[in-house]
Amino acid sequence: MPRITLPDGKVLEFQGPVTGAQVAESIGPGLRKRAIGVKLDGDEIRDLGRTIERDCAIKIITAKDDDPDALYLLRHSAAHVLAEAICALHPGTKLAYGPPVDDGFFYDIKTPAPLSEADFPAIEAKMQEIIAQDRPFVRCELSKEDGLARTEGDKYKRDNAERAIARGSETISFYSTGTPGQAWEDLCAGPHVPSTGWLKASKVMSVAGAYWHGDQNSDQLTRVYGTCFADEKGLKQHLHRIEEAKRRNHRKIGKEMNLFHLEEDNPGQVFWHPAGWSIYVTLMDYMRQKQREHGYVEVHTPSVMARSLFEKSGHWDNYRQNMFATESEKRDYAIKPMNCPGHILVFKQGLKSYRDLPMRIAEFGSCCRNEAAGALHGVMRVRGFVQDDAHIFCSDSQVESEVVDFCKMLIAVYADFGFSKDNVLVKLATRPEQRIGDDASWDRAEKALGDAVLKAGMKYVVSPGEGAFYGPKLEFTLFDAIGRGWQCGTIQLDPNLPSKNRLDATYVSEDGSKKNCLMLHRVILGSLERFLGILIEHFEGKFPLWLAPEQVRILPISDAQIEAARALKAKLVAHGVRVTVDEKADMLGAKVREARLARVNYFAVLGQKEVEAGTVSWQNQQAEKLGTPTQDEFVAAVLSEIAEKRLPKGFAAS
RNA sequence: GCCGAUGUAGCUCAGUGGUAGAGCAACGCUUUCGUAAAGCGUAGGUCGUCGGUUCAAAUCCGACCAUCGGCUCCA
Repeated sequence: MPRITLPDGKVLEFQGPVTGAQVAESIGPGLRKRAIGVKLDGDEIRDLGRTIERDCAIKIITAKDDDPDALYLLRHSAAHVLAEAICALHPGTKLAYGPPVDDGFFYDIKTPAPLSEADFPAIEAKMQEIIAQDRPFVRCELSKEDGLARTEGDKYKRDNAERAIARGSETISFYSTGTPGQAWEDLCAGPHVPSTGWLKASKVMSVAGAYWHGDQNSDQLTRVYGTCFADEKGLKQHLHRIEEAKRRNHRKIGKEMNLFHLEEDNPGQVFWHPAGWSIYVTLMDYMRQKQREHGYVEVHTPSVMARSLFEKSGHWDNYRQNMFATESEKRDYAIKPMNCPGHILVFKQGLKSYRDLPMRIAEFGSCCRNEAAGALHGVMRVRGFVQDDAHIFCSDSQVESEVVDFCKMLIAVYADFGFSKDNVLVKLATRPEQRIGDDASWDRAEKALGDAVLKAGMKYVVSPGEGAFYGPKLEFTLFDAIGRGWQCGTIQLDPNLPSKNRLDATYVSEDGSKKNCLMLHRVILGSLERFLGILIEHFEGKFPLWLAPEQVRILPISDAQIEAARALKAKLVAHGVRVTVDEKADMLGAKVREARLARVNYFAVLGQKEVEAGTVSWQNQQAEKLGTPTQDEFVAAVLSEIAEKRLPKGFAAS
């Protein structure tokens, strides 16, 4: 006799076992009609038709796009319909695994012939047919033995069933879309929506390769991505977001704004053009200033270093496949993939005392990593990049305060780009299975990092087992203007590299004895290439004035104002403003259009009237008229906006 | 590295076996103009690379390279 607690606290009592549908019905027939599943005790989602045998809290799930549980049910079910459609169209297809994911679902399959986008219309048509038939999802639960027997000969499904049993499952369930035994069925734990008719707004999105169990040496499968929403509106909005991401694509905007290019003959390395390099340098200058304020010293270490050095650091053994190596006069060298070994060598010059700690060594370190060809992606994922890298050499007792200070610096930096503290996710990656060091020091290190985050006024979530083999780390993910997450900052505690059997970085402690220091690897922006790519997409190329490559464009109406325009330009240049004059023989309308398309922040029109009055006609990128201030007022306004690092409308960090 | 798709002028794209095209940008001339495109003209491409089929290849076939969407990787 289950007692069922509703979200409003009301308790329903039933005489015997009851299904989710019956619970919904007892609340109201309208709810029963809209219900697609139930959630028990806040964690277990179930089919509407399954029996509830225990006392529990219940939530009736209805098909709504703002309910993740509803989307989970819809997408999981849509994955089945997709699979059924493909099996119908491509006999011999083997199914592996089809879960819901962010933004949709996928199904990993093995088809007799390759699948491509050209197959989508047929698949979607077949799906629509199944959906239109509004066939029920029927659950069939078998014993372990019968379940295993049913998957006999199906390599992937058999494996799934075995794994379910290994996880402690007492039964094996199948779902059919229609009458069991007649309709198409799939091994599946569920849950699903009551019938295929609920999957009104579904779409096949893309096809990609995937490995079975994510193992490169295992079978190559085809992964078909799709998505499903409760109604057309949700699907439309989703497609719109994808369009928006395309519109902001940094490769497209980079081309339009002439920021950089990539050479086909030199994949994975960026050629920065004047406009792009201007932003890049501004970023570096900005970080340099922040680092100074936080007590860092800046160094510069060699790009190419001897193999022997990387052998000592361990990189040669553990990171070799990602390093560009070379040889000269019978000695092996490699281009550095990281800056840490160089910084330790700088630290080790001269005897260090406990008074020298913490020592914060920063470098805009140029690194090369031989990323797999298929991993390259615009400026986001490259083989040559520069990090705002630094290593903090400190003692055990200094770790926490160093991490606190780092977190505060990071929040302040992100805020300057419009990523507010609430838009930064902090993960604490804890000890992995393969690790060095004793549990007591891991306990200490993980606690120090976690406490530091809290002291800096942030929260964190734990990523169990995701730490480096030598120590735990914090990872900082920021969310851009269209809600996409980018992991940028990180700080990692490393007792290994400065230890005696590695590069042996020591200091003389208070009691006169020599001790090995600890090391914190840390970046805030990460790869400047990638961070700049993120900024391009975040701002859609419409940078805040302080970062913009062309801050002001002066538009003389006719040749008669060119001299005055050049004089105004000189005035702005003297204050460090990035400014150009459009001296072309175009009409004003054309100059304005070009300035706007070029995403210039401000343009100042100079006609006969303005020259005579000593003013400019001032307008911004959004075509808002900003009046006709005197030239001096205009210059002052521009300078103060730069100095304040003011953000465009809608980007203000809280 | 793996799966799928794509590669034609600086950019966006058309061209399915028979002499490589358009718009924009560039350049020249004319126009000197008031807030999103003045007019006319000129120039620009071994069709990603290499090989094959064919009287003839941007087009068909093969290999390779790069890019895109994923996977994998990121001690």
